Amino acid sequence: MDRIIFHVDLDCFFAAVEILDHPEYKGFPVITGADPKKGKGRGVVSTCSYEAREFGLHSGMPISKAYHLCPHGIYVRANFGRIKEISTQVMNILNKYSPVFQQVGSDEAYLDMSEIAKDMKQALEIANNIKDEIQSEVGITCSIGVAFTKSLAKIGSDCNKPNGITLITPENYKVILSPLKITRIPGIGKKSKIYYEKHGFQLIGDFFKIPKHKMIAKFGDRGRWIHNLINGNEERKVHDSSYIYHRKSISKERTFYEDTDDYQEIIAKITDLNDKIHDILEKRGILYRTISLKVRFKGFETFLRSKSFNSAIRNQKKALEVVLDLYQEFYSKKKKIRLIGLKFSNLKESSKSNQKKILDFIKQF
DNA sequence: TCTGGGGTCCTAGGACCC
DNA sequence: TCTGGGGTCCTAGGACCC
Repeated sequence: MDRIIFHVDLDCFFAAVEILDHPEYKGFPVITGADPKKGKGRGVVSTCSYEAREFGLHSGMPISKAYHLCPHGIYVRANFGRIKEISTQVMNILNKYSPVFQQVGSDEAYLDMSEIAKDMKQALEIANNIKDEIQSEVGITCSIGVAFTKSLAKIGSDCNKPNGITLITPENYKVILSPLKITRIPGIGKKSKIYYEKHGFQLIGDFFKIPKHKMIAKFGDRGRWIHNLINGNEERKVHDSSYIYHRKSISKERTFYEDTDDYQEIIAKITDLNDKIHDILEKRGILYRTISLKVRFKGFETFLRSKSFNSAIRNQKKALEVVLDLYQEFYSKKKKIRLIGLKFSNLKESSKSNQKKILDFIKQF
């Protein structure tokens, strides 16, 4: 029996939240992201409304370029407090429709509807209800992909944007996928696109022409993965509510307003990032075993250096010592630095925080 | 055009152990 | 004397996603 999976994707979510809070922005190009500073700003577009896309803008585009293409746009910094609030409202609605639910980021979720919808016709009705409820209760639109695997549902939610529903079934998947560019496959990005195009593959349909054994002979494990994904041969489950997510790392990085070789400024930034991360680690009762320093030079050349301890610790002073030690290698290069970043990984919950969790749990009874 | 910040996952080489 | 094979850990780099 085929499964029924929904992928719900909120339409240009960050910009939609701005428009919700400022109805007068509706119908105009709204861009969230870095401060464009009259075309001299650093950073990128985070999300933009469909009106802004008319000017060629898209997420990830340098904000300076966006400003040149669309100088009269409404440029705002993302309001993360409101984004979190609205996101929670939407996720609570979605979770009502199925207990087998998985949120991805602030604006996406998967629902396993296999036990709830008896066929595709009913699934389509439910998808419509979800869309209507989010629209009337929250005031924003979403797009939904309905399919028999997670990856196909995700591809589906992108097919009819904004505010659309796409049904992908074992009967129609080849017809729907064939004309799509290969980058619509989640996991194939810029680099893979160039690689596969060199081998003559531009559309997903080009992959359908090659039998599985030839895909494997040509591209190895990647070939097997692509073949399985586009043919709906995939078992990945939608995590249910009992699934406990353990984050694997916690990091902070900052791009300087201007590239710098000022030792004091760089040390001050490293110290600041270290302090901020330790605040979070302390609040959440997290220990780490590995510390990494990221350095990006002028021109975007990027390096990572890391050091691991034998056992998990949380020691702000020691961490700073280690990071400054890792930094020495780069200081001697005498090159201007664009970005500095710190990452803590191999995380472990401190026994104290575990004890607290157990106590909280017992208190319920 | 000139590239944010927060993450995850994968690969590959070298050290080390049995 | 001229070099096995398997496993695990650490480090560095990179692709990709939201």
